[in-house]
Amino acid sequence: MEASGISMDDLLDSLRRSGLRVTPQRLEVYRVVAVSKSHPSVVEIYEAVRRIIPSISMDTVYRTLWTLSQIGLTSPVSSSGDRVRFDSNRSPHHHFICAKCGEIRDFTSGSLDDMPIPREAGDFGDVWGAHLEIRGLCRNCRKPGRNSKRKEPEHG
Amino acid sequence: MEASGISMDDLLDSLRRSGLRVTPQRLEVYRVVAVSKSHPSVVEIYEAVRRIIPSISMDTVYRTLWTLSQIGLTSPVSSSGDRVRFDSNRSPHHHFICAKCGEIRDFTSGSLDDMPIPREAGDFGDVWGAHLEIRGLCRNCRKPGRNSKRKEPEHG
DNA sequence: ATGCATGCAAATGCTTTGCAGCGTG
DNA sequence: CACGCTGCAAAGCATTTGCATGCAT
Repeated sequence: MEASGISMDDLLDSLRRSGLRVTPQRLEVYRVVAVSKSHPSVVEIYEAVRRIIPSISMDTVYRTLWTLSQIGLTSPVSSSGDRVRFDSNRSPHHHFICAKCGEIRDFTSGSLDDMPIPREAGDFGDVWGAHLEIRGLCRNCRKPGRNSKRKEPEHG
Repeated sequence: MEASGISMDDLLDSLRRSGLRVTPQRLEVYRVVAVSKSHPSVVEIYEAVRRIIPSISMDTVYRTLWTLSQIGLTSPVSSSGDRVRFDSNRSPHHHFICAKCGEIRDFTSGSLDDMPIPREAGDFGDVWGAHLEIRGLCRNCRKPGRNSKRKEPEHG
């Protein structure tokens, strides 16, 4: 897991700094999200973790994900209306969200990374990170006839 | 309602262009979201519309909001984990989201508005709009002792 | 030792869906 | 006049919660 550039040490530090306990469940849930290339849903994370810790339960996954998000290690990504999904906060990236099918695609942008955080935002509190969220119509949904409903995303 | 800069004509055009029917429910739901300064939840929108169209039902509000979102007139804003909220797409703005309490604050930024959409995003499809999403810790949650749980946001 | 974290299972609601009648185009 | 849209009520299901036990500190 160290191979993919994930630092479990950072996780340990973050947990301890926040006065939270280091448990196998937390380690594994984090690892799964961190390794994932997409935006795993809670069930997907649950399934993956279960292969390592068969006794883990759904609610622990939920609780863990919120805990990790609260200390900045993961972020809920919401396809909004769909079930919640999670992103690890390593390697900053941005989202293209299709307004029609709800699909979320990642992209990176050097020019955006250089962009300074507007000070207006800093007035609200501590800024941990930022990403651009772009709404539009994906190639698939642009095609006539492809009237993809939100609940049956034809993927793209 | 024209007073607040909302163009009902745009709504009519958009609906017709998409082959959708113009109904009082759609007009009113859109108006409520467009007028709102914050990020109304579905229930809040429902309550507001009900004052004008007492017979409207919750599911119509849901359906209408998704419909409007699919043609780009509103956007689901997800406090993620919380219930869905909606934003009208007039006047571009950005979001500061507190990782701890989930509160979403708006801000505008001239410098950001000038920022070009990275072409990487355009590869995915048609771009309708973009906004920056900043995660961090709000002033309230920064204070020690204020361990605001996600479900009981102490507001800020 | 001391409590936070976990698992289990039941509860909670938000959100969706099927269908008949109505209103828009 | 035809078909999309609405309302109603019931179903679906993602997410949360209470509690006893286990484990990290």
